[in-house]
Amino acid sequence: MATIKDVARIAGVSVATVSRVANNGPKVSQKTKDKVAKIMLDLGYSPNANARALVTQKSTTVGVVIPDLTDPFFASLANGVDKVARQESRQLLLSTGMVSADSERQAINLLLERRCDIMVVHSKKLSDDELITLSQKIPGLVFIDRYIEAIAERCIWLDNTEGGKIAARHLLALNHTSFACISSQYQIEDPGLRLQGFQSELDASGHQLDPTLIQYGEPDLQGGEVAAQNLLATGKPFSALFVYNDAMAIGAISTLEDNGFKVPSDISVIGFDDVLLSRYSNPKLTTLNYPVEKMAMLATKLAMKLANDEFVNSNDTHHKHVPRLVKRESTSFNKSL
Amino acid sequence: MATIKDVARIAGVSVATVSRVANNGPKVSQKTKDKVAKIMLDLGYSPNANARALVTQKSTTVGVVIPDLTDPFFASLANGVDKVARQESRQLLLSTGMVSADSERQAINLLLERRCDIMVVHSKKLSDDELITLSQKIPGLVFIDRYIEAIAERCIWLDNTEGGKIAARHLLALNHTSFACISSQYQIEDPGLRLQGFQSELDASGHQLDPTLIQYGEPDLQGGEVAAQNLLATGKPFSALFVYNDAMAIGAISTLEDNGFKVPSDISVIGFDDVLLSRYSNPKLTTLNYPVEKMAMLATKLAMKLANDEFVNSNDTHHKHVPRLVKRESTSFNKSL
DNA sequence: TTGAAAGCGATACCAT
DNA sequence: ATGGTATCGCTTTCAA
Repeated sequence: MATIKDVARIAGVSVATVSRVANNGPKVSQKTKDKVAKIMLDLGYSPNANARALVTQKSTTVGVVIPDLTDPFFASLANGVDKVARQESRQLLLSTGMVSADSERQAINLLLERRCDIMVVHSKKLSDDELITLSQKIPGLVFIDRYIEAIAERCIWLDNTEGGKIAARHLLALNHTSFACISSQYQIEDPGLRLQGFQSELDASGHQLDPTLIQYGEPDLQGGEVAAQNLLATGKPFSALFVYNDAMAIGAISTLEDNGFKVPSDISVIGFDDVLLSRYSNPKLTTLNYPVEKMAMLATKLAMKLANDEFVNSNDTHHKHVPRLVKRESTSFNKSL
Repeated sequence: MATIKDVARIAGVSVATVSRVANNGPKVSQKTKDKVAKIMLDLGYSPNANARALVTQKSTTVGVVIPDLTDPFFASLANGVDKVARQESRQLLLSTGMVSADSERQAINLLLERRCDIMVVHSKKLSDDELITLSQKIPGLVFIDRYIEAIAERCIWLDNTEGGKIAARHLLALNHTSFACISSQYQIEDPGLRLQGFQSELDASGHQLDPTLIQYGEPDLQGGEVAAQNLLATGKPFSALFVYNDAMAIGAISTLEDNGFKVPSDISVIGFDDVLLSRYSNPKLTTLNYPVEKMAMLATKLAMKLANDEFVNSNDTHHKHVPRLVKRESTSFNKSL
């Protein structure tokens, strides 16, 4: 692979000059510019980005840390980051595969070694303290889907509790009085917060949620199916079901219909996230929109400001987001009684 | 950010020694190893990957070129690459956003500048010739979802024509005699090949496909809906529908049912790709499985061999893949007549 | 407008 | 076992 020296030697100029034309630098005569450009082409010269980064101390990548790409939710997140990265002609450096605090730490470290100055991180396992320490070391570090008081200005997060409340209010407004819930057994906070918001709103309006009508499962289609079976197995009736996420909700609907319940006429079902799936399901899913992609874009811009040493007030940009109710076909007015 | 020199100075040793302990190199006394390690920790030392790459001339990333991440198909592709990249403790470098030959070229060039030695590329716009030239320059370059005779050993592709044939055979076996088709107006080859395979198999069995019963649309849910409407608008009956991809198929089903046709009892529908969606739809979609993730993993391994200068026969690994029929609920035996 | 040379942060060879 | 130093490919003063 031809280097800048090769080009210089063959063109009969100094490396400094080659560097200038490679960077469209000022003060180069059109004549030598043409001459050098031709040689670069002939040699198939490609400037070495590593060498460049080393001397300029500048990064041209944006780092992203997520569990994996198969989950559409994280794919959207990565896509949001990618969108704004591209606007700044940067490339995505992906660190995936975290299941433990160790691997999350590792993922961030790898980006750091690459001297990635802008990083959007989805971390659920690392402690608040460790994240705080890291953000002192890395100015352009931003966390998404997590809220830490002490570094609120670098957290872009969704109000899960409020989401649960909105779901409850929607169901309440539709005249429902008997509720069930499907939650996820995994992850730390989110499922708990969503459930908690749902319950608190029910309580506030004088309703109650039978504890045996709360089932937990894997946060995917099958988890939803199994949880719905467990719900049915209790023999207790319910007309409204709040599910942790869309995939589980679709699984639950499938089980309910297999057991002779019509959605939404017999049972209304509401999901969470509003991933692609919810628009493709039948009936189309009523759900709470989690604007990940938008949030990811915001997070990236925020990281860029921070890396640029701009002051950011935690209220400046929309750090806290509230999910939006998307009414589709899986919920309807309760006519019973 | 502390450098190797800082560590050396403070630890009172040479940079060579620090380098040795940083790389777990041989011949370092436990004593100095401990001493240096402690200083590295204190200083929060993080070795500069760019400097490393420069001197070792080795890359620790795998490059991927795809249009974008929102399409589940490409997310799966990227995920496949990521899986094997991780096995080799490499990170993903993502170049997205190609719509034109220019941007595809640009995407590859960026990876090249980063001295990425392994690249998995999904290119539809660049010419065969240009790709051939590129692969002479980049040993570890592999193309996925594309077949070029002259560089067959670096192409991992799906036999789209055969997929169309399999779909036709399935429908034929189910006693169908009147067919319709929804294809995509975009992209170059794939839709054409799938359709061609479908038609040729129909022809071979003495059936025919009415040209007006072939509609084209955007390759997404809405495109499928619109195309199905156009199909219905012809007023001509059909009992079996072959659709370019799953998203369109689900859109088509929704339109058919809105117009009083039951799937599969009135009309059988078969999709293509077998993305996540097809398992979540209702009825669950019969489709042709496109093993992208598996193929992406194979492609990455192949790229690694090639980069390693290992000889590869184009028959060694499975370069050509045949889609597999996945029977689910959207197709059934035709009882009419 | 052009060139010489220092230096970015690491590795690895050659000494000791 | 440890240190000195040339080197990777490039950018960027400083001179000419």
